[in-house]
Amino acid sequence: MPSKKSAAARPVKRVPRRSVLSDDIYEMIKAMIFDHEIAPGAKVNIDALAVQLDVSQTPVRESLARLESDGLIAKEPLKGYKATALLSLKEFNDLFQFRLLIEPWAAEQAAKLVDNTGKTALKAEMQSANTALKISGDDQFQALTEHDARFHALIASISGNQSVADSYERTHCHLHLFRLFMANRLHQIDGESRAKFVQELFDEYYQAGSGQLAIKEHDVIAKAIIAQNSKAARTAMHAHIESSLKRFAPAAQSINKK
Amino acid sequence: MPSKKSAAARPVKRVPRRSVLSDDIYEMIKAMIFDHEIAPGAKVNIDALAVQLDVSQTPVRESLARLESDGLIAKEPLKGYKATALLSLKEFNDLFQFRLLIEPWAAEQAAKLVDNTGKTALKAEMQSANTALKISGDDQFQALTEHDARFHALIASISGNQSVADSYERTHCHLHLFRLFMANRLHQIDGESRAKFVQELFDEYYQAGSGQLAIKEHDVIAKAIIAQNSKAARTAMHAHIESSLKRFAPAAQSINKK
DNA sequence: GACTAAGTTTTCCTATAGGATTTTTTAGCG
DNA sequence: CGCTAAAAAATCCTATAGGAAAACTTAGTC
Repeated sequence: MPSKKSAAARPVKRVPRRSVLSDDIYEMIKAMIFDHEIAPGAKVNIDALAVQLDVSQTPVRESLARLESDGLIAKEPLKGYKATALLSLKEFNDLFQFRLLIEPWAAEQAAKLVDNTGKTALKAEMQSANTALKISGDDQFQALTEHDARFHALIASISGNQSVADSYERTHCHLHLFRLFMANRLHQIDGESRAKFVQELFDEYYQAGSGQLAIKEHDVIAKAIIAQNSKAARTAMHAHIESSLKRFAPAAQSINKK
Repeated sequence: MPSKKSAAARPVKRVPRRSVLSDDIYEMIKAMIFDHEIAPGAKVNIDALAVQLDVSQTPVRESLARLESDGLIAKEPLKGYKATALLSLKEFNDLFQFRLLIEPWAAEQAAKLVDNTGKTALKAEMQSANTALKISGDDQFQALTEHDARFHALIASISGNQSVADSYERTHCHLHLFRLFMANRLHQIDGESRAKFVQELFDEYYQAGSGQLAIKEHDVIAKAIIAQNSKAARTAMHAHIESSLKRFAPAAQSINKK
């Protein structure tokens, strides 16, 4: 029955669906975890999630299987999925130790291999960081966090080693989760003395005081890579991760003590 | 209706199912990839796989989603899954570079932190390696390969850093796949001159000539860790991975050139 | 020979039903 | 009142069939 088709005579530009539903659902659930709609440690009910997202169980199951591989949720056989708990203090330190093994090398390698495209990308990323510094409030926090993720991923990518880039990607999402949780805490328990304590730490990291510290460290790294000074890039990255650990450690401790 | 139950009056020790079907299927498909029942680069049809394994699509889908996260298969939206191709020469080198960043540190750390349990485990593992050397033929190849996997995983575990252990686990399965492929090649293209060339390389790595080399290197590492000599452990691990790369590199090149 | 158009196949997603296991509730006993 | 044990409910896991959308193949026309 061609009548229906001939009505639309114009060549319909087939826009292939960007991604399959399964992938969308995966991203949505991941976002829910990042947004703490699914709290750390909370049980994840497949049926409920499927109903909530208005899809069937199949794509939800696939997504949860993937998220389990990502380490973002855990599966207990015959008991269901659970969002993984926050990083313990030990895991937190382990993660930073791991980064110290990987990222200084990546920075060094990036300085050796960077081309004009890479240099342009680095400059653009630092530009966006400086723009982010001018924003205020929660938006700034988010902007800086996203910059941080992109910056480190960019260097891993320029290093040219896919194994390194992949492994950064994995560690990153946990750090991201941790930071978001910290930020969340900040807003939730306003007024308490401990909250104020955490607030100060937060300020120290991100705000005006010594706040541009992280960005400044990034800047040193970026400049070293652009200058193709590999030793300087390595040193700067090492220093950055160590001082980043120092900035976060008290907060990590405070949160885990709870 | 208690009649049915009361018949079995003895306290039935509930043996909780070892794992859910989903996990079993995951392992089976992984094994199929390792055994090259699913050839590298081949298309993976969900329906066919489900029929073949005599289960429904659901557990197959979950398994494939997990295997995708593992990097063992790739999903092309609306086109299906494909087993990933073998490591390219570059990926191969990247992987060894990555190991050089992680494992020497892990060995160093293991030497610092090892306790009696760890020492016993190391000794037992080296014992099994020496036993493996006495086997002949294909079985020896498999035994040595498995020893290698366990040995490195054990050290990563003793290092106490979960991030490091996890990341080794990921890199390992690709190396494993590569080695199995190499071994497979060896048997398939018997008689050709290139096959003979690869055979020689294989001999060099595993057989009597310089063959116990890898095991000897393992032995040096194990002894250093047991002696809690962290510097020696680090150096030995570094040397082992480098010489391991040298042993494999020509084969990697040969296979990829094909 | 190249391009359009239909048909076929493949793949993805949905829906529902039923079996298995764990947890909770309830009842009985010391 | 506290503890054990059975029944009930909830949850998870599996199985199967079928519909919708996209990609591939084939055929027809200029």
